[in-house]
Amino acid sequence: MEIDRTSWKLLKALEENARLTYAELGKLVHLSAPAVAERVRKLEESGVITGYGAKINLEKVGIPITALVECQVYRTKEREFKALVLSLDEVVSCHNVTGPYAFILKVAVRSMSLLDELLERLIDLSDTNTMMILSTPVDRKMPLGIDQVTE
Amino acid sequence: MEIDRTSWKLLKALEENARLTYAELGKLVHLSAPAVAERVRKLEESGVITGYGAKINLEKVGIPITALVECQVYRTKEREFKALVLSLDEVVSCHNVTGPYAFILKVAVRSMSLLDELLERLIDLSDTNTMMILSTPVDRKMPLGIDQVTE
DNA sequence: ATTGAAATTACCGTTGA
DNA sequence: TCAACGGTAATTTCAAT
Repeated sequence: MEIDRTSWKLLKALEENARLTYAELGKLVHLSAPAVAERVRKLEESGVITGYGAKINLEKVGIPITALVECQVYRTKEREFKALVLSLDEVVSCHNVTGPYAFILKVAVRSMSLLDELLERLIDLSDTNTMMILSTPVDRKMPLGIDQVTE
Repeated sequence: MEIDRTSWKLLKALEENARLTYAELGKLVHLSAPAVAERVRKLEESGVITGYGAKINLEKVGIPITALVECQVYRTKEREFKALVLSLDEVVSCHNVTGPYAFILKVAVRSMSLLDELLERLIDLSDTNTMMILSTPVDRKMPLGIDQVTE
């Protein structure tokens, strides 16, 4: 789909705050509310916008510990590993990447002992390297550059 | 804040789809729409829900390449590195972690040549290890377990 | 611009500390 | 007895057309 500067602005605004009304979005891009609604509808239909989600503060719900776990999966255990990862509630994200560590997980847990349990299950199928997340200075879903627009 | 099973269900539902109406949420948890609205309002006020955002498909907007970059920052360049990372549009997330690679970035770019440019800037301030993301089997914001509830 | 739906507000009843 | 929570109904606002 064709993304011009206006749609890019709409995407950035909606990524930051999905509760903006069409009228408010219209003021941002100098368009009428129905015109904005039509653009947003097209972005949704074409799969550019795949949904809307609440942003949750995990610390505030009693899940203060997040870690990145690099997993070098044993050659014969790939299938089993994938199934395990998909079944684990604590796994927040899983990236399959190039390089010796084929999988990078982000996990979120209530306590260190639960992290320990989790790692023991992963260690059966892979060599792991765990990095505790101390802080997250940046966490967006989209690069910011307006120059990235295809036009 | 106190999160019971009902609020946990609301959080999971809203994380997946923030456009659910209070009436629909109410059916999920067997509560009336205003009762749900009141719970959600409290979750927002207490900072459990920090906002609502559109989910964007980066491939569809012409940004098909994402990578994880581990950065072992030179001791004297930490401040400079942080400033650089905050200034880079292509950086989608930045985690400060334990271990020799103090920072793990996720970057999203339009082309390999832009990734190359980006890495060159990072390399001035750190030793980097880049892993291209091939696929992302899991990408949530919240662990799924209802058992994680504090009650 | 008009209609329909959803959010919001106000008000009341129940329960449990 | 009162504080917290949920229900109902009326009003307002927003989105769909």
